[in-house]
Parts: sequence; structure tokens; C-alpha cells
Amino acid sequence: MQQSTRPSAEERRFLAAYDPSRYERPSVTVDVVLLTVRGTEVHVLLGQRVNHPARGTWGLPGGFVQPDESLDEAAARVLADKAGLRGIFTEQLYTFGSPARDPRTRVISVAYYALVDADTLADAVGGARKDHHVVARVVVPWGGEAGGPVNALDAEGRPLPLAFDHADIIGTAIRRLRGKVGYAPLGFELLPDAFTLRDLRLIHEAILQRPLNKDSFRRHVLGQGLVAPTGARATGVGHRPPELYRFATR
Amino acid sequence: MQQSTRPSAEERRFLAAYDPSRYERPSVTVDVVLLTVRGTEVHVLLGQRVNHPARGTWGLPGGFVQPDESLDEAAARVLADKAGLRGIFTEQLYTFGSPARDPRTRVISVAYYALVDADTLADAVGGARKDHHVVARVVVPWGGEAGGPVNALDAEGRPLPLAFDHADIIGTAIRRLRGKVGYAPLGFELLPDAFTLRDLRLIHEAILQRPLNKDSFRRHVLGQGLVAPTGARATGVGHRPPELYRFATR
DNA sequence: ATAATAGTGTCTCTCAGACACTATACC
DNA sequence: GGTATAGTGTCTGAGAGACACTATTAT
Repeated sequence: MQQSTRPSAEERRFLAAYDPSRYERPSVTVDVVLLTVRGTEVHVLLGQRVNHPARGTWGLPGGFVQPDESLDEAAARVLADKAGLRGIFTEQLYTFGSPARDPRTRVISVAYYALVDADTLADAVGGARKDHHVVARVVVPWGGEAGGPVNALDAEGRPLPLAFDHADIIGTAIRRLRGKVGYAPLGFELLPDAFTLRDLRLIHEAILQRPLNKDSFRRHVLGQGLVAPTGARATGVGHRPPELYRFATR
Repeated sequence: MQQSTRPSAEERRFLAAYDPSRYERPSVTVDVVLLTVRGTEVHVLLGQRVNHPARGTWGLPGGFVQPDESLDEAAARVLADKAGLRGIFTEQLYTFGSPARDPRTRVISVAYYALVDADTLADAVGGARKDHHVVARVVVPWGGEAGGPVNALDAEGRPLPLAFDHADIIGTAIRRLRGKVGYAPLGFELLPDAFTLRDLRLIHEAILQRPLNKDSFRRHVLGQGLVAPTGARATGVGHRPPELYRFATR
């Protein structure tokens, strides 16, 4: 980011006299849509609200932006505190600021989305956080990149009521993911270090919720040079063992 | 947006006792990157700052988000107040929240970008706002969608110093525009109601800063069904008069 | 051997790029 | 007529989809 020029003496006097309390200020939070893929379905980490407002409903991990941290840092802090995850792919998504979206007061939420492979998420959530956190299945009631709110289901398929506008926020994350997965190397964020091309294709199919051509997918991925063979092969698969690949940083 | 469920009596008591002043809150502004294309170059509306901080530098039109308005409404209000424009294409861009980006206090800026044709912008800026506003040429020192800050030049080609992190914000708008212009009908927002296919192609070339294949562009645009011929033709062009088209809302 | 998927080879269809050619205004 | 751009037709190469065929392991 570009640094502004050094303030003059006159500007320093102005700044010293500046009173920020003259303006009514909203609260600003960061909410993180932490997504993974289990089997053929996208899942999201939700926490059950133990306090009002909307107590008992399920919401995204989030927190107020602290005075000394950037928005990216706030998102990383939320991920570390609430999910025990560090260093995973995280990107700003959209900022939600409808005046009535939180009944407490004016709360503007800068939403982020993050991607992690299912095993790492299971390990992270399996600890002390188990009680009030769930990795919920996301049901997307629209195709392509139409957009709109989504539904969340628990492991038994029961719907989980979502807090505030979090159904919209998750829907926005799904739309972003669908839009980017075709040309950006996002699938690797959802897989362990070594994976087969079939694994990668199933990730894409789970995100897009439509079948992809096996041959074209293979050609496309190999042609992009985004993956490199490890030399190893998967074992115990009951058929010809596939090559294991890793993400190639070009 | 989805409405949250009706609060219970207990929840209403909680909300009545809630004290928002317990948390330190940042200021939140909306800044608008109002873009247009003049000739072969992208331009942006800038205003000269008459007050500190960064007095004399050039900044995007912006304003504090009011307690009763959404972010979209704040962006529309800024466009109406500072540029006299209503009903033009506007979309949320990105939220900038580095702690030191504004020397006054913590200011988080929700950036929007808006598109308008050059004639409409010239009419809107030609009035009383003339003194402290300029439609500056944007010089992009990176190709494709690499991203990064940009430079702004006045009509004589002199660089205009940009306030705060506005060079980054404009750069983010350029990158978004380059990314979307290939598949979304954005070019029409930058043209008057009737235009030739050559006009539309020149708009795309100005945004992408690279030449486009004339034949493919024509086939692509006509094949998409996004334009419809008006039946009229341009006159006084010194060569075969081209068909005039309009944007076709499918 | 059978089942199941990996991986290769090839054909076709679509589309972008390139180019040639004709059309038509203003000078 | 000359010039400049509009607009059409056609060829070619790249890539996606489809499909046939071979490869290889667990059972």
C-alpha cells in the first residue's frame, strides 16, 4: 500500500485538533466463511450462538476489528482463535452493511472466505471447540453463479437456522468460489499435499454441482502446468493405481 | 437479504441493555471510483482536498456512511452529491482497512466503482463543481490483471498527487474492470445509447490497453445477442457509414 | 477372471484469429 | 477516383467433448 506524504506542521496541528467523536460510527466485524469439501458436497464451519442476539442460531466465526489490526489480520486472528487454523488460503469477499442486519446496533461486516482440506479442518475442530461448532453441509438452491442465500444442514440432514444475514454471506462465498475455480488454482487449497487428478475433479464437481468431462479436465489441468507428478501412486484402490500429483508453484 | 427471526421477550431485554460504546469503533467511509473512457484512455473523477489531512492532494469522492443508510445507498448518495449523477452502474469493489491509511483516526473505506459515458460525466462535472474537480487520465503501470497502484494525470499530462491509498483503490477498480469486461456487459455503461461496434471495441481496448481482433470482436458481440441494431447509421464519418447499435436487455 | 478406474489416442465441433474481398460514405 | 472503415465469407489452428481402446490393480 502506498504511504501518504509526510504531514506538514500545519497539518499536524489540524490532526491534533481533530475530534473523531463528532461522527456517529458503526461497529465493524470480520466474519469468515471457512469452506471445505467433504465427498461430493461443500461444507462450512458454523458456531452456535451462546449469547443474544439470535441465541441458539448458527453463525459464521467472526469478531470485532481491533483498532491496531488490518482487516486481513482480523480475519487471520478469527481463524486462529475460532478454528485453530493458520496460514490457509484467505481472501476478502464482500462487505455487508444493511442498517438492520444486526439488531444490536449498526454493525458492518467485512466478510472473508477461507479454504482448507477436510482432514485439516476435522483435526482443528475435533478439540475443545466440539460442543458449539459444526461443519455443516451447504445446500445451494441456485445453479451456476446466480447467487442468493443458501441452507445449512447438520450431519443428520437437519436444517441449521442461520444467524443474521449469514445465509447471504455464505451464498456470496459459494458464488465467488464457483466463479474463480475455473481459472484460479483454488482446488488445491481444498486437498492434501498429494492427490489424484480424480480427487481434484471431484472437488471441482462438488463446488460447481455439475459433472465435468473427465478427459477435458485432465488435459486442461496438465496443460496448465499447475500440477506435477510426485512419482508415487495411490494404493489399495481396487483398480489401476492412479498417479499422485502435487500443486506446482510456477 | 434474509430477515432474521423475530426476537423473543428475553432477547428484547438483552438488546435494551446492550451498550455499543463498550467497543472502540472505527469510522467507515464510502469512496467511489467513477470511471469513464475518453478516446483511448480510462479516466477517473478526482476532487482536490480543500481540508487537511492531505490538503491539496487529489482524492476520490467519498463520505461517511450514515447510521440509517446501507453501503449501496451511501455510494449512490456520494455520486449524486459530488458528481450529480444518478442511476448509473455502481458496484461494491473492495474494503480498505489498513490501520494507518488515514492519519486522522481509524477509517475503513468501503470502495465502490461506477461507470458512466464520457459525455454524461462532462455535463455533470461542467457545472459549479468545476474548480475542485477534474477528470484525470489513469496511467496503469502494469499489464493484464497484475494489479497495483496507478497514476493520475491532468489534461496537460502533469501527474496529480493522490491522497491516502487512493492509487491502490483506483488500481483495484481497473483490475476488476479488466477482469469483468470480457464476459460482462460493462462496455455499454461507458457509451451513449447508440454506438457503433467500433466504439464498443475501442472502449474494450482502452480498458485492456491492448488491441483486439476486429472480426472476432464483432462475431463475439453479435453472437452474444447483447446488442441490437437501431436501423440508423452514423453520418459524416468519411467512409462507409456504420450501423448504430443499442444495448439489448435480454 | 472380473470389476473398476487410470490413462492414451483420435475424431469432431466450436470458436478465435487471420485474411481476402466487397460495400459505401466523404474528400 | 482515392481513402478509410464497414461488413461478409472462408480458411486454419487450438481446445473441449465424446468415445474407443489399452493398462493395471484388488478381489
